[in-house]
Amino acid sequence: MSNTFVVRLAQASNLQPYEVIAIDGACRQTRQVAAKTYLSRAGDDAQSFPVILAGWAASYQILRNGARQITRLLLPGDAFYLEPVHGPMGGEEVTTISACTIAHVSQPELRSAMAALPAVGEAMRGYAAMENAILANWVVNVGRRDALERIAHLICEVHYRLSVIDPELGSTMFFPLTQDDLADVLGLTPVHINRKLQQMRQEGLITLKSRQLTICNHARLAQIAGFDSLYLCPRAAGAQMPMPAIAA
Amino acid sequence: MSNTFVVRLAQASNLQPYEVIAIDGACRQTRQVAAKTYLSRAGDDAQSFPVILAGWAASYQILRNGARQITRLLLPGDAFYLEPVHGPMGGEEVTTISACTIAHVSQPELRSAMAALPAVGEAMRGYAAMENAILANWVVNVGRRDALERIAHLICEVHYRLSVIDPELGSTMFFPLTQDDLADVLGLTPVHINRKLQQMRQEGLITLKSRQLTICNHARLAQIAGFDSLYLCPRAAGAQMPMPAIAA
DNA sequence: CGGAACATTGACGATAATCAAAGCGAGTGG
DNA sequence: CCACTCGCTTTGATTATCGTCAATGTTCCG
Repeated sequence: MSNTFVVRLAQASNLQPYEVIAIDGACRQTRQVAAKTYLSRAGDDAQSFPVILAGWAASYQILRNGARQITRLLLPGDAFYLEPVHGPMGGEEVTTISACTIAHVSQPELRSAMAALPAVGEAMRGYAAMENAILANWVVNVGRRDALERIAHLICEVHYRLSVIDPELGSTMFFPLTQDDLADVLGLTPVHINRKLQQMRQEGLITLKSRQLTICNHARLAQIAGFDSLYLCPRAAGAQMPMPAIAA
Repeated sequence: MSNTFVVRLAQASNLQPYEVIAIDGACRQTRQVAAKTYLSRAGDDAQSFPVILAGWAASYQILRNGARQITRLLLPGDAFYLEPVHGPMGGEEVTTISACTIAHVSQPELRSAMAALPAVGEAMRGYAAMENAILANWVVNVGRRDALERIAHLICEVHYRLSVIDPELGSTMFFPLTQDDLADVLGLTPVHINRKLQQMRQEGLITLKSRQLTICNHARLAQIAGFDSLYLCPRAAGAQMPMPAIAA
């Protein structure tokens, strides 16, 4: 049941889930993976790619000096290792953050589905475009926002992405990133993360304890983050997207 | 003649150019665009997407405080506005950096080509994956490298990408980014860029004057940048990729 | 109970930002 | 042909955000 992936594809391509549900048939097996497990590309069947059904994972790079930078948070519904990348720009690894349920989608069957149903190919391209947009936002985040804004933006982004998959999601959510993880996501140090988190707690923005995050003041958080929750999407206007209830 | 784009697609998907050349037929018109021109998405025919044939462009975001972050350098062979992105993660603009020659590829014809030739669809997915890899590298760059390393890495990356399109490319190249542009690419201030550039010149790493960049010591530059020019690509092993002559 | 992973605190240092001014260089117009 | 201007680069002085190092608390889990 790659349900979550279907939802993401539909969201990314602005199609209806039933137009994309063909993916579901290509889902071959599902496995449980413990937290902090290294997911090797080689280990997986090269003829399939993994989709997160539940839990969090992350793709990252390690620099020569040992520093780690997480490049992408993989939330329920996200797929990875979609296509191998050749040349010097490759080199990403993937690890689980929390325990995960991971499905494997058959590449050959997916290819057949894309050949038969144009909507499936379109959905996959839309998904890739969404990944791109998220990454571009991340560059902006890390490049031009200070520590407080970065953390706020990350929280808004994660909340938004989770709420697409789970429309019932309220202001409290599972948030398995340690402060060390946060540092590696945001390009900061754990110590600095700690201090800014405390500041955010003092200002009544969030609550974060034992992997439970509560957004206490979403309006202000989004304002600090510069996160356009009310973003008006011209092409999607009128379309019934699962717009989350994160409006002020 | 969207030649450059064909080369990039082939490189990204590890296919041969002749397998992808069908794209060429979908190229409808070509136009000249002056430097520092804003390229609006609405202005372009929604049924086509632009490809840079010559010159440099960039996609960027502007923050509320007026800061600009360039998220992607668009070099010859790069396409943009491939797919619209819905939701709060969108919001990218594109501008030219130098004067550009831009081709427009017909989306409907491309869709037909993808339906008829699986290799074309594969190439497009490979291209999207490459974009992703570049963006992920950028996140690493901005998140975990200091100013000197960032500049060095940018130069290595640009040189690599240009050399894929132009195998004849030597150590001197057209480099139209001003120091202000560089700052917006790398998430720094122009003043700081200036100082680090001088340092690099003093150390005999590069020469940069009137938009001409020369890499004087590629080995050391790549070493500082942590740029794996000798990256061994397992899946591409044996494949005759246009590997640039940037080895030490 | 004990240990490991995670969070918190403090003192200090360094990289990069900010502010402001001056220099340079290419193209323009008188 | 020479001043003039505009965009870009360079420089200096000062500030601040964030990093580093190191120690102490705390929570969770077997």
